[in-house]
Amino acid sequence: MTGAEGKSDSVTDPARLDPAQLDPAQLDVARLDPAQLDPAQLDPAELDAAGAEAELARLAQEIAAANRAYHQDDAPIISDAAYDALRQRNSAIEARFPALKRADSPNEKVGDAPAAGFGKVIHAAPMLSLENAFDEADVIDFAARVRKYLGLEPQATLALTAEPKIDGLSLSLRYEGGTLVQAATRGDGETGENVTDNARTIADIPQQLVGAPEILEVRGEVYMSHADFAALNARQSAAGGKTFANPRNAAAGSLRQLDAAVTRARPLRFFAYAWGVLSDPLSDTQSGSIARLNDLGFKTNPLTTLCRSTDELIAVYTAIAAQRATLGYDIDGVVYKVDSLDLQRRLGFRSTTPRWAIAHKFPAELAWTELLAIDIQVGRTGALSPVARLRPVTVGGVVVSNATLHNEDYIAGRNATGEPIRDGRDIRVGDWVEVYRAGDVIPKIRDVDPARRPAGAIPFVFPTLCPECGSQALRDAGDAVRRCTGGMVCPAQAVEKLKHFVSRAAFDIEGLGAKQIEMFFADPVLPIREPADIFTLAARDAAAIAKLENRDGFGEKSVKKLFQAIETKRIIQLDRLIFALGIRHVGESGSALLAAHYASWPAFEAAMTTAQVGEGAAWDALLAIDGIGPVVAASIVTTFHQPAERAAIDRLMAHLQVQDVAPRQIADTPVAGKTVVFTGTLERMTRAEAKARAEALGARVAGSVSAKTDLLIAGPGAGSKAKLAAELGVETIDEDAWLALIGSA
DNA sequence: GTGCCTCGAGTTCC
DNA sequence: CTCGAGGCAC
Repeated sequence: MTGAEGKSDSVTDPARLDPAQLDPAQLDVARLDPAQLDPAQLDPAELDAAGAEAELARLAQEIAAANRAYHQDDAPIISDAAYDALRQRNSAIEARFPALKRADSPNEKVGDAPAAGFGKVIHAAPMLSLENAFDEADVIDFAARVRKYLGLEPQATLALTAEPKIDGLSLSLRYEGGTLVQAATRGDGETGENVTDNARTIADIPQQLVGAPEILEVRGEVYMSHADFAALNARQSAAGGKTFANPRNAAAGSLRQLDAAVTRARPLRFFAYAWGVLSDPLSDTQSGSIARLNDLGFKTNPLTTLCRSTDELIAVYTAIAAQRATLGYDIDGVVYKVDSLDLQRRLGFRSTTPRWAIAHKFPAELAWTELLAIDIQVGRTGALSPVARLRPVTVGGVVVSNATLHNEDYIAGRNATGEPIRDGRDIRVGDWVEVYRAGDVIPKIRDVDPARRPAGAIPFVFPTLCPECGSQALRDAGDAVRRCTGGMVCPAQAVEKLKHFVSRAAFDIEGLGAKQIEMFFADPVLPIREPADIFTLAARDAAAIAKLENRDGFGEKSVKKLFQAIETKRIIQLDRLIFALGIRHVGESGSALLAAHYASWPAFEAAMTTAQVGEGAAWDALLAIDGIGPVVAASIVTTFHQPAERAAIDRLMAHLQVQDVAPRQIADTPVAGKTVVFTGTLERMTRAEAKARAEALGARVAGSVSAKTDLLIAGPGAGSKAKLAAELGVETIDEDAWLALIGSA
């Protein structure tokens, strides 16, 4: 439990410590009634506004001091439990007096709890994933998109690098003053695990660099060679240990050892291929930067090649594919990157992938096996999903026994628009089917062999009744999925909704995962059938004769921990709460939009209660939110008007204190919050690029001039828009003035 | 109306 | 990770 006992782990942020990992003995006092820590402190409920304001100021100061001591001085001044109590008290007061929430509120930095084992590391620059190309057409598309975005002349050369995509796990290494100070896994891209001790045991990773930038984050792939993998497995099986399915699993398993001595004994290797934050650029090109990393002492892949055309990219792909079997390590494709870092910067990023790179994947490994059965699963929204049960078969180093069959049409041999797939061949129980792993992860069925179809195999009949509750399962016209209409009556939907409620982006209750939800849902003594039941669990347990701590899999300690974890989530952020409700079409980002717009639960709840689908001011206000359309809006409003759903929400709310969301941070740029329009020919950048830049600076980019327009950027050839802007008195500037305004950096 | 782009939902194995 | 579909710009 890194850092949990207050040990000095310079990386674990105390703000991110998991309360459930703290010593329960300390917690009882600290958590259940923070005010008792100091009798002079009033319960948050008894504070008046002035008292609350002063108290928030004091807490902000104390928490900041504790953070400083922990981080900078490496000498904690208070126990983790006491620290936690301070934060808890701060949250409670903020929840009661949202208007008093300070700009420097310690809660602005609260994040997710870390998994047990390694400390968490927030990547200074996120570790992104790559878009995939599966054939030459995708590669040509990619190159064309890049050229279009940059506005390159047809005859202009676009240089790109091509390098093998190593099949291992990515790692980010941070060097300060030339010394390796931290190694972190990718994690979800935002937050990874601190594996510094283990990374130090890898020979390919230098501990010291000479002539490196002051701050340098090197990114690359940890992998294991085929020879080392075979030897390791031989050693493991000789010692009676378990063997690994493939080199990637072996590399991942070895790097994530809690005991660095074990990692040291594992023959891991490392190729550097990218970088994160750095204090000085390594070069002005991708290829130059890689060469520089090589000079600094990193292994870089020798097959990395600089190309000047799509044809050259494909040629390199073909050459690397031909060498694949003799490389001595696993690769799963070839990565192409725009060579000029200036162009990379101009291209920028979409939400999770850079626009300047793509991974050209090798064809997926395939395997034939027998389809034993088709089961139907019922999801949170009632969707009936067919799952193939397969005779276990090895595909790409992993044994697969289940695969998704998508939907009714997919089994029947049609796509969503009714056109035939697999030449119209349907899939039947007993068939031989071809399995692959999409993106090397998700098992799917690609084809079926009609020649091996057993006599008497009958077409699969997709159920029209829910297999879990017997309700009608209907399919809307134009919809690909069939849905159970049972709603809250359907046990499968109820369980899935509960799993969603406790999931990571929702209430994120430690110790109450999918498995525990299944168990509690079926529990005769202490059932959890709806979200409100979670918050009455401890009280019901106290009153019960058959107590939780006497069950299999639960002890006194784990029960206490669980109740503690539930207790802390009685205070919940508005966006998490909205997401947790599990309203169809309302996911993480929609919830954030709604929370930011309505700011408080009472405001949101009142608006949804008042609103009528398709009419009225409340409905119009909902639709006016950027990103909320009629389908999403109708889904929310309908949910709030269903008596059963509504009652369940009200029962839940009786147990919660909702933290209002802070008003959206307005970026500190000259164009933040402004609506701008581009017109005419832009000479220094393309339209798409200008738009992305403006949006990154907090501006809204519109297509046409109206009274709401704040600024028109007019290039040569501007016509009607410039005229209209003049009539409306909208400020109009040229491209150079615009670049000057935004500081072109 | 069409064509991006992004989000939501469902899914597997370790 | 991928597909389908919603939202929105053109």
